[in-house]
Amino acid sequence: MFEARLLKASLLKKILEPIKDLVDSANFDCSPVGISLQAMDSTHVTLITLLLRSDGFDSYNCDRSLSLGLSLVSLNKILKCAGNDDFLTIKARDEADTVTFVFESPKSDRISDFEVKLLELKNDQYNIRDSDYSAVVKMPSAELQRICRDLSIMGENVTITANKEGVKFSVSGDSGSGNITVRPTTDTEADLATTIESKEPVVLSFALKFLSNFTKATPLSPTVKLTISETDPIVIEYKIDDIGYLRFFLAPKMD
Amino acid sequence: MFEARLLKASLLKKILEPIKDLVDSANFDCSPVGISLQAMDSTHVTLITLLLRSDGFDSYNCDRSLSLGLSLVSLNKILKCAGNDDFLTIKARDEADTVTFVFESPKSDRISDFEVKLLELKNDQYNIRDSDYSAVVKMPSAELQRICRDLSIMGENVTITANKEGVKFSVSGDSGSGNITVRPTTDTEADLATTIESKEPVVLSFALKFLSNFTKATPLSPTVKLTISETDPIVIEYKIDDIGYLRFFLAPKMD
DNA sequence: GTTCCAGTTA
DNA sequence: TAACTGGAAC
Repeated sequence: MFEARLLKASLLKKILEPIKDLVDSANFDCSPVGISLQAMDSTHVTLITLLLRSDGFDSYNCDRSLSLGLSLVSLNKILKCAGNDDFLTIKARDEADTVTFVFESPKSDRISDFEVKLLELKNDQYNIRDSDYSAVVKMPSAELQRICRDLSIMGENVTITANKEGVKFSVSGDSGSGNITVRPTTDTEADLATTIESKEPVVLSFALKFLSNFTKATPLSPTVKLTISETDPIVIEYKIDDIGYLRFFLAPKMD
Repeated sequence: MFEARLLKASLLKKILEPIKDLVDSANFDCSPVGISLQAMDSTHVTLITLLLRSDGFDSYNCDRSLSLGLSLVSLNKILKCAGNDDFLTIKARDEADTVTFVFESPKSDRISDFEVKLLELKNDQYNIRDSDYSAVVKMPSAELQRICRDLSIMGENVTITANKEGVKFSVSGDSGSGNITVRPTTDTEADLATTIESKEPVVLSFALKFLSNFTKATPLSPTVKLTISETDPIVIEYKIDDIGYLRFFLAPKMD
């Protein structure tokens, strides 16, 4: 028997938002540790990983690990049926071929439950090695979102140049070119500080389309962490309050 | 080399707002005197002139005059990438076929630059003679904006009747007709005073569509000056704080 | 292309 | 606080 309860159904909504356009269906792997997900988009360009630790749930019971294969389209439809502040309980019986989502309004005057058929998805586990980063940038997530939106007006690819002094996002297109440079903030105590740990300068290009999509995760966290490495995909991480993270891996564009 | 710096990128945003819907592209003529622009709308009904004197800039360097032909659509897109309080530096090298717009956040933790390709536009210079006015009206710009908006609900043309006693804006349409009369204020020392210099009574009609568009310049100045003449287009002038003006010329409708 | 939502401004 | 505008979703 698996049963997990969240006080905010909207959290799952926010998680689905940036991934539903990239991935049709995915396994939610439930274990005593928590719920995790690994999925690649249909074009196999980006990898998405999600972790929701068991201790971050309002209650969490998982006797045996199980994989809940779900259509994200269906899941998203179901989540649209949740009220803004509804509680969410996810239930699955061992060996069952369905999972149940129960929404409760805070005043308990409205309870809905949706039972969804599980999909048999093959469980690809991707080996993610801890990359030897060239630069790690922490910055306000809204700023990254703004940068992606602004640069999108001029072109389809962004070149990220990171060194100790700052991170430069560059785009070029038919009508011209643009660069946005972010420098580390000096008041490091601020929650929204921009910080850069740079081991070595690095220059890489990425498809703005994907980055813009990732930034739909902005509501999950006020800050975002970019881990940039010459040899590995860039990692865009949104911490999720007290419970885990959502990470996006994107391979650079080769010239 | 041309380089001009404004402490408020938003000033250029406000200037673009009323002209971008009238003109697709225009030459920004840069000289030691400042930046000027003359452009007619695509239907050749209105003429727009802009002057930004060099001494109104935070810094201004212009060795040789040059014309920067810009797509106002592109320029407007770029200005959308500026932060609210960003500084703006405009740079162009002599003989270059691009111009660069540099935005700096006040704390300098974010610098963006956009390089735009210049367009080869023919440089029509329009002969604007100082018209022998029948009436010159100075009034609060917000009031003119309100009048144009209000009258637009009833018809497409406004008839302006000006004499020493006041200025009457009249509209008539299928659902009825309306008149708004503005009289000179008696406390002439007020900044927002309405004043009328009238040489002779004058009655002229104009398309409200254009007038309404011009009043998008309202954020540029608390007051607006209307120069009305029986023989020339009406001139709607918005002074721009310490740096210049934006003027709109509109030919009257003939009955 | 149309509608909905959010941010911004008056 | 309300209207408007711009951006995003369907």
